[in-house]
Amino acid sequence: MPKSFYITTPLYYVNDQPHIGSSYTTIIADIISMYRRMRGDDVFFLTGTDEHGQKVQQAAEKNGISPMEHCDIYATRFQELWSYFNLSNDDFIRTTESRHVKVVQQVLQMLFDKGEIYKGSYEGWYSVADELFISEKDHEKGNYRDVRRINETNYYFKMSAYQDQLIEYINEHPDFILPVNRKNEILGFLKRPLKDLCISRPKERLAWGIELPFDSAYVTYVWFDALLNYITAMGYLSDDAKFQTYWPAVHLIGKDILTTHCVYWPTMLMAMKIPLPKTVFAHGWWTSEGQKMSKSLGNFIDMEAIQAYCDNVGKDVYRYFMAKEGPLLNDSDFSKERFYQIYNTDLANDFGNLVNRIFKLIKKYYDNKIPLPGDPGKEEQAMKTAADVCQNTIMAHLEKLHVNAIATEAVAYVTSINKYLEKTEPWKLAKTDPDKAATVLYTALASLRFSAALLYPLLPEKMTEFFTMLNNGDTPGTLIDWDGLKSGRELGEMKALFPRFDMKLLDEE
RNA sequence: GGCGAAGUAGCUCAGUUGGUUAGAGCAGCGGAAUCAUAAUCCGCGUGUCCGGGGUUCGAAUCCCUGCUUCGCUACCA
Repeated sequence: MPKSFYITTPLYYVNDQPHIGSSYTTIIADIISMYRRMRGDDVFFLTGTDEHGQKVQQAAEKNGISPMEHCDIYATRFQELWSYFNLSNDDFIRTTESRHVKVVQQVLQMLFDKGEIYKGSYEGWYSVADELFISEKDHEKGNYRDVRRINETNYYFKMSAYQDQLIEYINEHPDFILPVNRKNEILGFLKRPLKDLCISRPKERLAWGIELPFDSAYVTYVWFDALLNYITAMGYLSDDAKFQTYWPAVHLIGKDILTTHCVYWPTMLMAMKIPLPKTVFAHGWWTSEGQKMSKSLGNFIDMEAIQAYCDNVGKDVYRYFMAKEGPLLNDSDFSKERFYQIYNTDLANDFGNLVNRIFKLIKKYYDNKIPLPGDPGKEEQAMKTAADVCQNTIMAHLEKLHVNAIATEAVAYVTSINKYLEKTEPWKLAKTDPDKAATVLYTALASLRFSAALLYPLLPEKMTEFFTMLNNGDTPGTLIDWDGLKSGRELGEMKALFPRFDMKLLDEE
């Protein structure tokens, strides 16, 4: 029985274009999914779009289209980008879909019936112009226009009732909130009394949302609606077998939405009597030229720019770069210099060049056929053992979601193949001891093949090309046996997988 | 203001419970080699481990303090 594994990205809000941040989260989730599948796990990878709420309504009005038309346009942009990168998500959920809306309403009704949701009122300063409640201080400062005192009746979720239970849960489950600094942040947040969560908006203020099943004058607060996607997409209240198989999830999120995922969401689940997510992993942000990315600073990297880099060296390289250099624990800086630098050192110099040297030697001395190895010596045994160690290490990193360590590990193994060649010098042996040269080249190629399999989730297109060149009949995306290289088979046509990028071209851009 | 994290080679960072000459990758310099995409391999870092004080036989690692940066959170003018 394969182990099930459910991983999600946040549902991206359709108020904005996809950008480097959303692409990062989604690509990392894809990479984790692919390694898991490679290992034989039964993976479900979910992403999608969050489509209700005020900002969507306003943006649609501004553009003179309906909210639904607006959502269709933006949801398509996300879908197109994910398909541009060939991501392997098993589903793409939109919160406007009826399968989601229906279940959200059932959940609301259930919680209302159980008394988890109650009607209450709030009096405060409300800015009609900005359509939001403001604090006493903001009102005094006079930062907002058209402010009036209003008393609004709304529905509240008894979030405060779960405060102690949540704190206890976090303390007892060290992997629930990762990395650990985020966990501390939430525990700090929970030192103060939690308030109940207002989960409704009166329709006169906001119409674009899911109607409360027990009061048609209101729609659901957008976060309460959006968070539920993680279970509505997974068959909650619609496909119990599916839900039981995959839930609980690993949620991959950015640090900006930590509170919603580590306070709102778990307390909602507690009220529903559903097990909490296995892990909420909050990564950092990409910076650009050392600063927070912003359109006004002019250092914003949009997806068009990234696609231009991809045109130069291949889409896979962006995946690889995301995985290796991404802001998993801390923020990371994105620069095109670094992007091409990593490409050249890891991919062109280490892997690409290694492919060439091995293939050309085999072509020259063994008629382009994979040579038959003799008995392995000490060095050959070491290469094989190191392959196993490398694979195990990568899988251990995967378990901890330490994606950035995976590339480093795989490349270190590639480097060791280069070292092995330097030590054994098959180009000399070919003339003096052809049998030994055959063993060496076989070993080098077997190791290279193994490394390609390990790199596959990071570079799926490039590694597929490699396996085609190798012509060994391997299935990309599966774990392989080091000894599975078939002597006597003719190598396919060789081409440069990772042509070196001339850094001088950077100045011309 | 409170709470928390961080400050280690030019850059990005590792440094487990305090213990021998503080490490890796990249960049740089020198060399070897020439099978290969001027790629590869080898060699090269005496760095006030942010400053100051303390504990200890011994601290990057523990304690106090100061400075700087960042995060969360609260609040005053």
